[in-house]
Amino acid sequence: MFDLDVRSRKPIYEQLVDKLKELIMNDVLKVDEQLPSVRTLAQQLTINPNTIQKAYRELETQGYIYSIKGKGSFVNATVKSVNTEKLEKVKKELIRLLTEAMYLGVTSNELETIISDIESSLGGGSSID
Amino acid sequence: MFDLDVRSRKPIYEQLVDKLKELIMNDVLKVDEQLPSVRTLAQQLTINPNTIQKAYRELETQGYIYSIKGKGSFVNATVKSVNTEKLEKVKKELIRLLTEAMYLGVTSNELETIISDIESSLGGGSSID
DNA sequence: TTACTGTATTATTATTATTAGTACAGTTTT
DNA sequence: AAAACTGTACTAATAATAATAATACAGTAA
Repeated sequence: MFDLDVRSRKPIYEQLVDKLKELIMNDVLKVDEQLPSVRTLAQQLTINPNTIQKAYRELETQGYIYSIKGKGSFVNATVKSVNTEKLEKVKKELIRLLTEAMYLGVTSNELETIISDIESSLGGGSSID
Repeated sequence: MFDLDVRSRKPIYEQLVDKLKELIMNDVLKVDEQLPSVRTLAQQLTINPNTIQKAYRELETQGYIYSIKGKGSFVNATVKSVNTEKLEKVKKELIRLLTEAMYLGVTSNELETIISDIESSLGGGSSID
């Protein structure tokens, strides 16, 4: 279910955050559905429970899930209010354009620079950097 | 001339690589023009010369510059063969689309995931990761 | 009570970018 | 020839941080 790259520059917990967001947004994990417990998921992925907890905490901060001590962590309903349809269109267009750009020689580093520029110009609130 | 972010996840030397590529591609640094020496630039940016050297070595590996011991480092002509006009158009379109995507809630992490996906599907030869 | 949940804390390990210092080789200028 | 530049190479130390390890505590459910 999760394919993590331990040697990526992106920390494992952030990869987890991204992956879980994706699962939530694609309704693989449905609203109010319980996520695997920190210990269970840690065992499945053979990584430390603290790393899972860090990801869950981040997801909760960003409003994607809510956690109840003793019960578990669950998918939050509020985030689903985003216009997912339009978002999907943009994503597809984005993939097309990114592909073209990279064929033209734009490197991923340059793209990340562009992204971080845009991010800071937007106020930079949503990233966890 | 250079604005480096020492607390970025992206290492300083990679930021330098990106910045210098940009200057080369935009003809701010022209073909066969000499780049500042590793020691000079290090002093200007108040960072270690080794960091500059690492960036220069990377740029040389990627064919953007060539270095001659005792003389200096210079902009390579070969990389300028790219269709810069079309590239600029794509970049502008990209910025517009990326901005829209991030307004819709796509995080930079998600974008980087998309990029790395595309990168590996293209064969992934150009990145320095 | 037992066995789950989330949460918190401290210490340790591992990785990696960066710095620091030094040395050597080649070029240019005086 | 000498001085002052260039790039290059190498080792060691430092700093930052992700991840692990090991507990402990608190709430829930069987």
